[in-house]
Formats: sequence, C-alpha cells, structure tokens
Amino acid sequence: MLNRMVEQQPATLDAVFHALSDATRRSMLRELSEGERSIGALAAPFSMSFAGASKHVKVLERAGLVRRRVVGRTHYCRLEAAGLAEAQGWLSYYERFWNRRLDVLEALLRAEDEHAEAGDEK
Amino acid sequence: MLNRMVEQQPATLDAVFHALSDATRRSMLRELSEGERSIGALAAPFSMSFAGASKHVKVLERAGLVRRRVVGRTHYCRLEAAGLAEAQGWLSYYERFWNRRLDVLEALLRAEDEHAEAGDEK
DNA sequence: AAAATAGTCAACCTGATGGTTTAATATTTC
DNA sequence: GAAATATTAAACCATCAGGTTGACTATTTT
Repeated sequence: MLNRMVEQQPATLDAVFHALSDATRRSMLRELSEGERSIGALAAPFSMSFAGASKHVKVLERAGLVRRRVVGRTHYCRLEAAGLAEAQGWLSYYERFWNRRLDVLEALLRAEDEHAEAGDEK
Repeated sequence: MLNRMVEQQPATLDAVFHALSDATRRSMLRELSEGERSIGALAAPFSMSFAGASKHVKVLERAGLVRRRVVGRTHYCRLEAAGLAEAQGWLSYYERFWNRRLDVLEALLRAEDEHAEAGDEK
C-alpha cells in the first residue's frame, strides 16, 4: 500500500516536479492549502491575466496536484496533495544522505558543548 | 538550525525542482547515491553523448545537488544531498494533507477488519 | 435583452530545454 | 611527440514554458 505510493511513475514524477519548479505555482499551492480558490482568486496576487493563471492551474492539474469543481461560471480549485506524497516518496530515498550530514553536525555540536561544560569556557 | 534548512530560497527551489523534473537526471542522482561517478560513467547507461550528459550534470550542479572534483582529465561527480533536503522541507508543509487522507483510509480499513473479525465473514 | 463576470482557446512572442554534431582543450598513454 | 581519452564549448534544431492579447462561450446580474 505504501509501495503503491512510493512506486515510480516516471511520467507523473516528471509532471509533479515540473509543476513545483515554478514559484508562482508553489504560491498557488500554498494558497490552496488554505481552502478552495477560484481561478480568478488564484490569479489576483500575481497581477497576472486570467489566461496566465489558467495555464498554471492546468499544469498543476496535469500533475494531479489540483482538482477542479465547476459551479456556474466559476471554477473552484482544490489541493490534491497525494501527488506531493509521491514526490516525497522519491526524495525519502535520499534522506539518509543528509541525515548522515546532520548526524555529523550534531556530533560536532555535542562535542563542542561537552568541551564547554568541561569547564574550559575561558 | 532546522529553520535554515526549510527556509524559502525561491531561486534555489526553482532550480532543485527543475533539476528533478527530468527522469534522466533523477537516474543520475540514483547512480551517484552509490558513489562518485565520472561524466562518462553517468552518460553510459543512456546511450547519450558526453556533451548531453555534461549538460545534465551542469543542471544538477546549478541546483546544488552535485559537486565536481577534477582529477586530471576526469571529472568526478558526487551527490550533494543538502539541496534535496530543501525540497523535502518545502514538501513537508503539505504532509498533513496526505497524512489526513491516509488516516481516513486507515480508519476505513480498520473498520472493515473489525467488521470481518466480528464473525460475519460468510 | 443587454451588460458584466469567469473562464477558455488560439495565436503569438521570447527565452529556455534537451538533444545532437563538430571542433577545441587538457591530460594520459604509447 | 603522436595518438587516444575525457570533457567542454559552440552552433544548431525542435519543442516546450511562461507570458501576453483578443476573440469566444457560458453564466449571472441588471
């Protein structure tokens, strides 16, 4: 079950990471994390045309990060975070590498502290 | 200290996510997770020109995911996972969203199990 | 019915991407 | 020193990305 989530779906991972590689889209996701937003509402903070925002939303949809609900003339978008989990799954493989570095850093700091506690602080 | 890692550095995040949006580059990172590799060694599995691989490595370097050590005519690359930690830091904000979903799924499965255990399995 | 609103679509522009090939540079080997 | 090796650089190509504008569709308001 977890497997299904971490599983490699190259096309999808491409789409997810590509979607995340743009600061405007990342901001839109942040906004959507607070609740549903219309396309117009998503466009507003960027003084960007509706058409521009529409394109960004489509990129997010293609990546499976956003879903759309049409009510009358308004399109409401909401966050679909499962795709982000896929990205995290991929990244988690590498955790050990930076954890290792953090371990070293931690050890260094601890050593420093112990040194200080030992009474040689000036 | 953790803060410094999770901190938003838009330009860098752009570069990191962009670097990850290509399957070839993700494979290269996987390869580098096993140890240092020359540009040629990185190119080999993809039947791609040296020049092509060289470009990919430059993208990874720009994103801070790879570092290079030149020994004679050979350029050795190694993984620099700190940049990946930045990406994970960004994603971690959204964890609660998919965790929430997993909780629901888990609850559903548990409910199913209990139902089964209750003796009504046929 | 007319006007305003929310959004898409298509065309267009500029600049980046991913790939190639050919030439050039630096190093190593013969 | 000549030949082979490892790599970059530069030019080129096709395609994609991010953005705009203008025209169109569908809904809502007046």
